[in-house]
Amino acid sequence: MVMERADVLPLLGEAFREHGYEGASLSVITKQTGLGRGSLYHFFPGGKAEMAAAVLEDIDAWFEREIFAPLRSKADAQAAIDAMWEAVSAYFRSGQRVCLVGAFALSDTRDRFASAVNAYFAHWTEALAHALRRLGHDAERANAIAEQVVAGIQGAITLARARRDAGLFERVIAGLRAMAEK
Amino acid sequence: MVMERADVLPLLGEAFREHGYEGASLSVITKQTGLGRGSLYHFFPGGKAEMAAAVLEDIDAWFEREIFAPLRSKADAQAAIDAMWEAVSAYFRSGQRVCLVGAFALSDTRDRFASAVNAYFAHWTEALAHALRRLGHDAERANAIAEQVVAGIQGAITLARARRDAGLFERVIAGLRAMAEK
DNA sequence: AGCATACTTGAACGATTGGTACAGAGCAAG
DNA sequence: CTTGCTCTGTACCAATCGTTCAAGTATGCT
Repeated sequence: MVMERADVLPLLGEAFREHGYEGASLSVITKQTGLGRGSLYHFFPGGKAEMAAAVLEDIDAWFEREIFAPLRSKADAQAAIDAMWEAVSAYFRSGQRVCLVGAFALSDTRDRFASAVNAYFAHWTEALAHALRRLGHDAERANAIAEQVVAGIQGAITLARARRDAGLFERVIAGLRAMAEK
Repeated sequence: MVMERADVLPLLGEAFREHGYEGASLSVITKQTGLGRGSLYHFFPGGKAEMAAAVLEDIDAWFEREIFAPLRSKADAQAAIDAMWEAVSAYFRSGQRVCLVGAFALSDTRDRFASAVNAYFAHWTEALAHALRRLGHDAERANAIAEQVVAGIQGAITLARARRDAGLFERVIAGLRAMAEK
């Protein structure tokens, strides 16, 4: 089996998720990925910073493809929103899995990846607001709900992880989901 | 001027807030506090772990005194909730200042301070639910709103920091505030 | 004053950090 | 087999990590 750069990204993502940017030392990363330092620096000559940047790009691409694009362009806006909720629950494993972008945003790691962090949430909010408008909400209300929902998802992750309560995550998500309905 | 242990805790808190537990190196901490390594280990013989634990305890005590206790026992429940919103906006500086407990919850630092992290959010949720019940919400609805609100606050911090948008924080808070009304 | 205790300093410790260098393994093409 | 290229493990670097500690200064009590 050949290990390509793309195959390493999810493993890198888990390492950063679990330990944060500073906490994910190269020895942690080599353990997580099963790759030696040589291989890692072959794929990512820029070192840790390039690894994290690549992971963020990979995450953004996934969300763009699976969630944002459907929210913006799918004919059935309600179906796109429903699919978003399914994807969110699955992706974050009911709050057992952290949002890497959100975690980066809370420490000074944000400054290193400011534009990627900002873009991720900007795209999400705008795409959701777009779908909500097509659902019949007026523009102002759509924006307000979108911000509320995207923030609420991040909060649900934080709280569920803090309290180790996956049920809590699902309850908060259900509340947000109700808020977005027309 | 004499520097007491209690005076150091807020400075330590800012260091951990800004850099996270791993990122707050001893040299960062000495710079932030203006105390030498020796002094720090004099006040906190347990080293960094004890510093962080003391900060968490300090934070929990502040919230207990300023927010949780009023929510539980103040005669006017609505006034206690209003005071909570004022305190939240001021304490988190409209989302420019991170919630240390929330930040810890997102990395593996949570495991080190699991009980403090869990207790903080448990107390907050329970105290708020108690006030909401006295406001006239039935028990089930009070619990649901409380979870939604406490999560929402954390999400507002994450999003506001990610997007460097203090206005976003205030808008999300306003939405949560409306949700808690009777 | 003397003495004990509280605090501070800064150098030094071993361990680990992120990063580099490089020789060799593996493989495909000629 | 030779050549060339991608990939990988190991050894190594300077820098920094958290922690310790002997020696110092300040403070307060008798």
